[in-house]
Amino acid sequence: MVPVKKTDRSQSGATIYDVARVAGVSAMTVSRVMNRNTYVSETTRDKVTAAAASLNYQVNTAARAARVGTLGVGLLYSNPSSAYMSAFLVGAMERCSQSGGQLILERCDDMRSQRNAIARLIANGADGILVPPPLCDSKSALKQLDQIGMPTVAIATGRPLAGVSAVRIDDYAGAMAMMQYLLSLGHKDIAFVQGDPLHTPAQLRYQAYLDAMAQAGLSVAPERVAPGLFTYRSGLNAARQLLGNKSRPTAIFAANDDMAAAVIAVAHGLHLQVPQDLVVCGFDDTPVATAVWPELTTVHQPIGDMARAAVDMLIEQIRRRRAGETAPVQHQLLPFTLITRESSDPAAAPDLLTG
Amino acid sequence: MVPVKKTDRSQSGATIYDVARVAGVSAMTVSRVMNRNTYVSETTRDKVTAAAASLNYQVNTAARAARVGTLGVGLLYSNPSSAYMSAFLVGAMERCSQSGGQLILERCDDMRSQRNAIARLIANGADGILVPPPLCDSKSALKQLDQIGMPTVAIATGRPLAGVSAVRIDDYAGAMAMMQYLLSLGHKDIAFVQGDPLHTPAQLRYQAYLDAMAQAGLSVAPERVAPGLFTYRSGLNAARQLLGNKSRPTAIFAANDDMAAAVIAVAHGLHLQVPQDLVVCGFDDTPVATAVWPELTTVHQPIGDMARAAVDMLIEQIRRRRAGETAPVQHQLLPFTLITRESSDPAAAPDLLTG
DNA sequence: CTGAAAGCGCTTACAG
DNA sequence: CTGAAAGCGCTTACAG
Repeated sequence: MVPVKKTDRSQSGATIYDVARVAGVSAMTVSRVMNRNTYVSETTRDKVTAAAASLNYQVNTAARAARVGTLGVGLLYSNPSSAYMSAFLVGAMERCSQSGGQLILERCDDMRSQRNAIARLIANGADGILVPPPLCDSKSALKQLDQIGMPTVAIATGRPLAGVSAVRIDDYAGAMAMMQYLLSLGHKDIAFVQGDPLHTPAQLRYQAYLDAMAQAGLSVAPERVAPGLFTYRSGLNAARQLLGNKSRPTAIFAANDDMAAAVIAVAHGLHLQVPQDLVVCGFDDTPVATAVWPELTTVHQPIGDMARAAVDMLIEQIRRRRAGETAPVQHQLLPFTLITRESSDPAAAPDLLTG
Repeated sequence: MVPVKKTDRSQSGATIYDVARVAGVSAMTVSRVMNRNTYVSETTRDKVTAAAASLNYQVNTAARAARVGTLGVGLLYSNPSSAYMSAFLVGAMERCSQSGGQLILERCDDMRSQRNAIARLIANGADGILVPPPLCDSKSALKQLDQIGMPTVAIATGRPLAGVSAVRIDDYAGAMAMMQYLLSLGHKDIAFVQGDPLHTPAQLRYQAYLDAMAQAGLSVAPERVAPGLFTYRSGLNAARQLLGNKSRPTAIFAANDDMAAAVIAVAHGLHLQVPQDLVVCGFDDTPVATAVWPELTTVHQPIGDMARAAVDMLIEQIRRRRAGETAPVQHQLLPFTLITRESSDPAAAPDLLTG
C-alpha cells in the first residue's frame, strides 16, 4: 500500500503556475498580466490570456491579499436606514467580495463629524474611500481626502469636482425626461417638491423642472414649488403646502420617491384619488416606489450598478497608487430610465378604500 | 550610504511570530490557541493569550484564508428590497469582514427554486449557509442542507428544529408584551392583522394576541382578525376589512411594521386620526416605523445583532467541521424591546393635514 | 520585457 | 501537549 500523500492545496481550480506552464512563461509574467502591469509584450500577454481562459483561471484573492495586504475599501455612509443606502451597500459588498476588497464601514451623519469619521476609516485600514450622497457634495470632505492623497470616488454628486473620480447619472436629463412625459400627458399645472438644497442632484432636478416649464411656455407660480429635504416627513409638509389651497396642481413631481410617497398619503387624506385627481411622480426608483399604493412613476437610478462601478474604480486607483503610478481621475455616467406606473396613469389605478 | 532594505511585510501590526517570541513558544502553538484547538495545556494557553493581548495581536484573516481556503458564508436570501433584509445584510456583511468570512449571496424567492439556489451557493464556494426568513421555516430546505452535511444557521424562525442551529427572538413574548401594553392603556376592542400564515413567527404573534385577549377576559369577534402577508399591499386590504364596518376597534395591532404603515394610510383615508381615533402598532422596528407619520409603536427585533450572532455561529461550525469535530447545535435567543411612539400615544400626535 | 529567488502570515502534516 | 519543516498562491525586489 503506497500511502497517498494528502494534498496541501487550499484551492480547487487552476493556479498561477498552471497558467504559466500552459503559456510557457514564468509565474511572474502571469502575475504581471493579471495585474494589468504594462511591462509585458503583447505576444506574451496574449499567450497568458489564452492560457488563463482555457484553464478557467481565477486569481486567488485571498492569497493576493496575504501577500499585498488587504485592499481596504472604506465607505463613509450616512442614513443606513434609507433604501438608497441599502441598495448601495449590497452592490458595493457584492463587488468587493468578487474583487478581493474588504469593505470597511464608518457611519457619518453629521458634517461636523466628517473629519473624525475619515480618520477612523483610515485607522481601520481603508486604502481608499467611497463617498456616497449626501457626503459626496461636501467639498471639505473631498478636499481633506485629496490633501492626504487618499484615493476617492464620489457617488451620485450632481457637480463632480475636476480632481475627484465620480460615478453618477445625469440628474438634469432624468428630471427633464420626467417633465417631458408629464407635459406629453397634457399637464400644464405641475408642482414640484424640492430635495435637500445642499445636495447637488436636488438642484439639478429642480433646474430641469424650471427649464422644462419655461421651454413649454408655462409659467411657474411661487406656490407651486415647495421645499423638501428628501425625507418622508418633509414630503408631508410640502404636500400640505401644495394641496392646501383652493387652486390645486394636476400633477406633483417630487424630487425623490420618499417625498412622493408622502404626497400620496396627504392626497388620500384630502380624499383625492391618485392618479385620477392628482398625478404624483418621484425619482430614484427605490423600493418605496413599488411598496406604496398606487405604485409610483419615477426615474430609475441604477444604484447597485453605480456602487459596483465605484468599487471597481476605487480598487483600480488603489492598485495604481501602490504600483507608484498616478491614477487618472475618471468620471463615469450611467444611464437612467423613466419608469411609468399607476401613479401617473389615469386608466390604471383603483380606489384606496375599496381596492 | 548603506542601502535600506525595503521591508516585504504586508502587515503593520504584530504577527504570530511576535506573539510566539513573547510567549516563549512556537508559532504553531500560537496558531493552535488562536483556532481554539483543544490540544494546548492551560498554562501555555494563558501565556499565549497574555502575549497576544500585550501585543494587541489580531489574526491576519487574509493569510489564514490563503492557507486554508476562503470561509464561504452563503446567504440564501429573498426579497432584497425589504428593510428587514437590508438590516440583516449589513449586519452579516460587517461580521463577515471582521471574521474573514466571505459572504456569498444567492437570491431565492420561490420555494420551488430552493434546491437550485442551494446548489448554486455551494458551487460558488459556500462552506455553510445562513437561512433568514422566510426560508428559515422551510423544512425541505433545512432537511436538504442537513442531508448533505452543510453547516446551517436558521434566523428568526418561530419553531427552531432540534437538529439545526438557530438565532431568534421570542416572538410570542414580544407580541404578548405589546398586548399587555395596549391593555394597560385601557383598550378592550383590539383588532389584529396576521402575517404570512406559513411563517412561524406570524403564528406565534397571533397566538399571543389570542392568549392575551383571553387572559384579559375579552372575546375576539371573527371580524376583528384580518389575514395579511407581511406586505404593505396586504396591509391595505386588511385595514379596509377591519375599518370598513360601522363598529370599529380602538386599536389595531399588525404583525409587522409594513402592514401597520398601511393601516395608518387607510385610517387617514377614512379621516381617522392616529392615535386619537385609532391606535396602531407594528412589530420589528424596521425603518418604516420611523418613516411614517405618526411614528409607530412597535417591538424592536435586533436584526443586525441576530445577523452577527448567526455569522459567528456559522463560522464556528465550519471551523469545527474542518477540524473533523462535530459542531454542536446551538440555539440563541436575543432580547426584544417594546418601543412606544406617537402611534399609540393620545397625548402626542398632531393632525396629518395640518402637521 | 522577463525570470529566479525569497518572502507574506499562516496552517497542514508529521514526528516526537 | 508541542515544534521544525514545508507549503498555500501570490507578489516584492532584484538582476539581467
